[in-house]
Amino acid sequence: MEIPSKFDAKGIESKWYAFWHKNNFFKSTPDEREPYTIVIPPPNVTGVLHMGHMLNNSLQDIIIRRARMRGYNACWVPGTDHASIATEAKVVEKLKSEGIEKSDLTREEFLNHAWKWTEEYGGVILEQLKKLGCSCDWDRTKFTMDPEMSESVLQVFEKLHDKGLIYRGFRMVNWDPEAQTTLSDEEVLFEEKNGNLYHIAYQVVNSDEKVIVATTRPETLLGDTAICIHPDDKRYLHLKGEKVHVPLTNRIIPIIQDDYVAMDFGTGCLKVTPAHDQNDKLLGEKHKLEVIDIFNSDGTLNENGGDYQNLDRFKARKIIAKDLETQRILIKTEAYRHKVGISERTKAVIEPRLSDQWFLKMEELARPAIDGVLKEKDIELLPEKFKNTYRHWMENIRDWNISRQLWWGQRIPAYFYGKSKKDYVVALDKLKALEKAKSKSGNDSLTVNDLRQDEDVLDTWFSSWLWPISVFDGIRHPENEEIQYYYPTQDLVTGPDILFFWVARMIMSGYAFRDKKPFSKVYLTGLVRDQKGRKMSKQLGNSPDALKLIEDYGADAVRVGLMLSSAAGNDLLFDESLCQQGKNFANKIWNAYRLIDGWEIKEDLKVPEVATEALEWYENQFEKTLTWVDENFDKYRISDALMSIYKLVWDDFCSWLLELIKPEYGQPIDRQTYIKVIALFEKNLRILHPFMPFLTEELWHFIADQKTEDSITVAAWPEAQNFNKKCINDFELAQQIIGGIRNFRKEKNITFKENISLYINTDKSNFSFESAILKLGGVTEIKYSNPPENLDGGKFRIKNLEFFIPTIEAEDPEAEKEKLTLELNYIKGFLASVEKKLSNQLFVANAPEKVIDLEHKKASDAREKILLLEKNLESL
RNA sequence: GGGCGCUUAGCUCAGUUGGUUCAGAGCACCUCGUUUACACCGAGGGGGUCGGGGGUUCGAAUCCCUCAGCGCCCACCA
Repeated sequence: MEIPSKFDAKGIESKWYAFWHKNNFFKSTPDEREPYTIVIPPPNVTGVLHMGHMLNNSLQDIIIRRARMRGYNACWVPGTDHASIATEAKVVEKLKSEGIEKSDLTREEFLNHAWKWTEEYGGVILEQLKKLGCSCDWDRTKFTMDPEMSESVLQVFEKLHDKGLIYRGFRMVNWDPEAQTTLSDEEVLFEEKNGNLYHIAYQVVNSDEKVIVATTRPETLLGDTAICIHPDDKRYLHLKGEKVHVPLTNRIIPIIQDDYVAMDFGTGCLKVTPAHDQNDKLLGEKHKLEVIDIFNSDGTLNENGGDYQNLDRFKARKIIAKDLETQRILIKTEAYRHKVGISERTKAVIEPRLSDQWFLKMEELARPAIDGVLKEKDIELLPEKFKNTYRHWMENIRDWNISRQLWWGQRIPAYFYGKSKKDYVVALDKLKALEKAKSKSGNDSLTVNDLRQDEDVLDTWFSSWLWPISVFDGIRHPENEEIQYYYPTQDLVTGPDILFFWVARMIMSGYAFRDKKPFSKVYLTGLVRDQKGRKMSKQLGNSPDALKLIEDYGADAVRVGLMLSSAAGNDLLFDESLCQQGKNFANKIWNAYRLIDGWEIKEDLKVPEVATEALEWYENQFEKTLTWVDENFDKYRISDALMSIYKLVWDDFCSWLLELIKPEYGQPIDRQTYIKVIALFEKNLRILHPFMPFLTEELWHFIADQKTEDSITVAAWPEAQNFNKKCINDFELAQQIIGGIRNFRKEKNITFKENISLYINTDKSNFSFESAILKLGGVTEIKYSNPPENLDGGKFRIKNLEFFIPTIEAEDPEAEKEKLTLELNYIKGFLASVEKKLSNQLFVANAPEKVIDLEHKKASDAREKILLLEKNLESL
């Protein structure tokens, strides 16, 4: 069969993916083997593949493929997340473009649109993962809104509510006026923004005096119910018990005192708006102040806004500032840079708002999750630096606002039946709710028509925190075979940006609902950045099209490119040239096979010594590398693991082994060597396979005797064997000598076609790889002696060995002299420093014997070399 | 404001508990090469006083202090 000289990834990727799928190589069901389980961080159902997905899914695939090859029952569970707020926002936007407002639709109608959208776009990303080569068990694909997944979520809600951990509270929450929903603290980002500090004069009642208050939000004065001063502030002591007029209104509010006020900030005088600021709310509760809410849910002013009603909050701010200025109430405006809370999703400025929401008490849930990671080391967090972040967050954890004023998501299973806020029950369906309501209220005449289900849905993360359990149906059926077998899972691979959103909460839910960790190791990848170090994002448009990369370079090449650049846990600056490097590597491997495949095999041919020796060396080198690769895998240093395989294949296998055993042009190869080389090549393919699944599968099937229905995906990962260190060291010396010869040839302009002979000033018994030196050095003969006195030629040295190569022309004595003197001076300096060290009593007394011995050896080696150089110099 | 981390060749990074042959790798770079697997290649080569300063030690890229720069996380100073 003719093999093309360039590897073309396009033709083979879909072929092999279909092959794997058809033969169920990725399918997993419980059996007698040990399981190795990974659950995918479910991407948003409407999402498309980006660089971050490529990175962490490549990692997961590498890990799971290796586990599969090592004989584990490997199970990688794929799925998608309904991403409540993100998806709802997309659907709203799409409807808008069709001229439909969400407010024109009923809940049911809207959900129909959302489901249609999900069915249309959902799963696109899963298809893209297949292009990357991801070996998920697709029969297990889950969606967080699948009926049984949702049921698990609701069961958990009920359970936590019955335990008293979920409660309804009237609290200050983060309100997103654009999405018109609350957000958890984690969904709020803080951005530093340019703003103003407005100094506003409040007129003291029955006095000429004015009190100046500094605020960044003048519009909220419409909701002011007090102004506050520090009890020790001498400037304002006389105002104790007085009242002031609220500007632009005819309200009168008290002056209160509280040591919360910082005397040195602004004017030392604070306006208190309990409805719109967390601290003001606390002050308000403490001093029993009235609460005046001035905003509508969309961020416009409500009826409490008086003349400013229906204005947007930012517009109102400008107009009010202007009106204050006109009335000379605004004393001054100074530029002020401060942090503003922004919605993670809509980027709208968050409005602190008081409302009735559902909360989950976290402290109790957090305790085992803290101990599990930090004390018992039940779960390993990698890189370790994240332990600190994790600890800090967990120890200061606050209750989780889990309700959202959205439609897309699991609707909260709470049913109201009476007039009071407290007249509600939590139940999985309406009939059960009715039972509960009847018994709670003591009113037997209640009917389902009296029940009103809470309008809100649950935070997306309230379903994803159950993911490692719910994908195996472990919530609804805690004793089922699957959950018993697959849980706890082994690894979780995800980005550090969702450490709190998701990882920490999964850990809590694992201990809470299974009494066991959800996974043993968490591997937090870095963020993918562009070459300028900026985070890749849609807005910046600096993210390459993931699918186009796969198309241009091939999935294997992209995977290699990503892995080579991603040092454990560090951010990676992505550069497309890395994919080119991956592609080059694929081509290199391809051509290595092409070379071997092209050899003519001849029976009964004697095995050349050089082949025997080279094969023996490579076998040792392979085991050495494999040992190192396994170690790196254990430490999740995937990048290092790949790099050592890269060097093994490119340098050791191609540049050394193949060059050594390659027959002369047109000559056949003996069968024995051929078989060994092929076996070693196949072994290389196996350790490459997790990184480059497509190429390795293709080449693996080229190799004779491979059954067509078999797959490298289930071939055994080689077991690392002990290796002969001496053999490797000896070969290294031979490599250096060959390097010396090549260098000599280059300097002297001796082409490789010209054969040379070589004198070495030592005994033959010191060498193991003479055959290699002969072949790759282009040497016809090695003489183990000093060269005859009058022979012309040149010298080079490696360690304490001297090599002489006879040439037609003698070395230029002056140039040689200069070279030798330079070398001599250097080695003398080196010896001096070693001797100084050795004559230092403190060093000899304190350093370990091993180190001292080494220094002695260095010294004696150096002296030997000096003698040699001096002798050479003399003879010139 | 608090906490954590980073700063080693042009770039991206290794460097295990301070101790071996003047600090390593990949890429990039330079020179040579149309040798019959691969120019998506081969051979060879150059390049860093380990951010600055101070200290501990016989010995520090490696430990301590300090300064500078960068990054991340957390936080209710209007």
